[in-house]
Amino acid sequence: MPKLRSVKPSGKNDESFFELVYEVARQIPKGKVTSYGAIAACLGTKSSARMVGWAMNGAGKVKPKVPAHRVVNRIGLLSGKHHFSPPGNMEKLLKKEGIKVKNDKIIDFEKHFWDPVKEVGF
DNA sequence: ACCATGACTAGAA
DNA sequence: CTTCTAGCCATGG
Repeated sequence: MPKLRSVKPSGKNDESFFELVYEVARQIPKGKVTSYGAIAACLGTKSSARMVGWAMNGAGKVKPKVPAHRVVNRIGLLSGKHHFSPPGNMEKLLKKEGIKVKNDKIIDFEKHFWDPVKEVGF
């Protein structure tokens, strides 16, 4: 099992794949959401949506904090809600930002979708 | 270098 | 419709 001790791979490199993910994730405007695959594509590794999700594993441990609650899977399902401190906080935050969530799923996902490739364009 | 893991995704059965 | 398979690639042991 991973140690979850630090987000950085070895502590030597300040920059890593995670950092890139966090950087993009922090660009997500309030009230907007995106998918793992979109972020992955933004970084160039469009096929590594898993890495993005995994990177989010330390989203709450990095500084500044990363709005991981705005990152969901491609169908707008809150697949990572169980990784939040209290499960359900994710949904709560999204609702707080004006995003409607029903049964762990974002309503009008496409309407709130924010494309990092288009906006950031790494 | 190899194997296991993971908050994904697309396509097949 | 649901369930499974396999590709994906970075990180840690």
